[in-house]
Amino acid sequence: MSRKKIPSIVIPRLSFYYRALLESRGSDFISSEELAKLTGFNAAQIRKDLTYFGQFGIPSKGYKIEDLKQKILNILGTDRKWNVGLVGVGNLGSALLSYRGFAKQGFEIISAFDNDLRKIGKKLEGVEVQDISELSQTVKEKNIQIGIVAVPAIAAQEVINTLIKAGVRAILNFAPIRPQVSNKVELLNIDLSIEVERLAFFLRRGR
Amino acid sequence: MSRKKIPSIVIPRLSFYYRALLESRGSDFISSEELAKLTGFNAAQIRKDLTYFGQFGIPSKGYKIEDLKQKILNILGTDRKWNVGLVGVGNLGSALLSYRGFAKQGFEIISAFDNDLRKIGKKLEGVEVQDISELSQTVKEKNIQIGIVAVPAIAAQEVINTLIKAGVRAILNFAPIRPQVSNKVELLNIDLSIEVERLAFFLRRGR
DNA sequence: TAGATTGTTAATCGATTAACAATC
DNA sequence: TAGATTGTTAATCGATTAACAATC
Repeated sequence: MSRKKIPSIVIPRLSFYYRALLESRGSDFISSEELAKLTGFNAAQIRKDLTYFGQFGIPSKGYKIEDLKQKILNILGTDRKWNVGLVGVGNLGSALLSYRGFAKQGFEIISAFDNDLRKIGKKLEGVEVQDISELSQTVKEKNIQIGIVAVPAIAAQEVINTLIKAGVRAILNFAPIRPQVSNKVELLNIDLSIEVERLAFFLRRGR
Repeated sequence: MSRKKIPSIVIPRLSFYYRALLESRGSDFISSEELAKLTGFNAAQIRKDLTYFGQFGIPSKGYKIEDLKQKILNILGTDRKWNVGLVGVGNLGSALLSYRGFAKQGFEIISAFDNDLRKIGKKLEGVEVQDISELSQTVKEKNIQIGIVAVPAIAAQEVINTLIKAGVRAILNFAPIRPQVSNKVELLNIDLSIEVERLAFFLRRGR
């Protein structure tokens, strides 16, 4: 699509643009200025972000809302289904299993794994918990493309290695470590400890 | 402490430095170069980050590990306890209630709220679920400083308004919206939808 | 003292935004 | 055509990093 490197910070902004578009009815077109008002981002930034992926706008009119929505869906890859595997069915894992938000965007958790014998074989949200030793084979058989890691810190790196070896190229990691992965793999860390420490810093300062 | 404005990106890096320090034994001192190796950050950046808060190092020796750990704990505000209130005791909320990581860092969830009559009055992880109508009063009575919001998107802004009105100055929001708050309040959004869309983007491109 | 490493300045890099010619 | 808004260039801003004098 484009030759210039796309800064990765652009991607979440596209998601926000899309959300704003969902709520903007009443007109067929929207200008970068209007979208800026709705999202809080700068209008020039919005135009620039979009041109990384093509020329979607019409001078003097703006962007056709329906078209732009489709374009963004397509860019983000949320116009199709993705197979997700969940590793670790503790409290957090169970919450993620039942999180409707994933399925709504086409991310379907089709397999779940744990090493706790009391959990293996149980069915949660229609997904049977498998022994973690079956991870590698199942990933291949079911064409799992995204891994969600919700295991304790101590086990996370090994789980991630196994996922990658089995062919997973995108991982959402909730364990509070920074796993080592090759740059062929997209790894996103959601680290609650780090976030609450940010809050504490602010509270300590803010008075 | 310092007059220059501290870029907020520095704060999570401090958390990572601290984690690395926890694991570095064998010597009393550590150089910025060694810490850089351990964390993957640049040594100059580490030194610069630290000098926002003071001059902790000794030329030719490095940083005294124990001292630096204490300093960072103090800067982050994790050397003390914080009272946390959780709003929304669904799957995610329950997972957060039982997440040991919070308590380990001094963040204690002392109250939980929901509007579901079937949940109100129940005890989870030693915390009784209260009616959300009691939120405001309980926040004041128990001196709740941090709010965690794990309610559906539709309810989030109102819950956040109530928290702020009652005196909460730091909020961790899991609802997939960007709430409007005054700049007196620190708001961190953890938005799973946005994150999985980042993964999908990568998968779509990466081949 | 000589050697090592800090704290800090200055250069570099990359992202944001203002400005405007091109275009509908 | 005149007016509006895009796409894009150039200026600005802020964060990262290399370099080095100061210091133990």
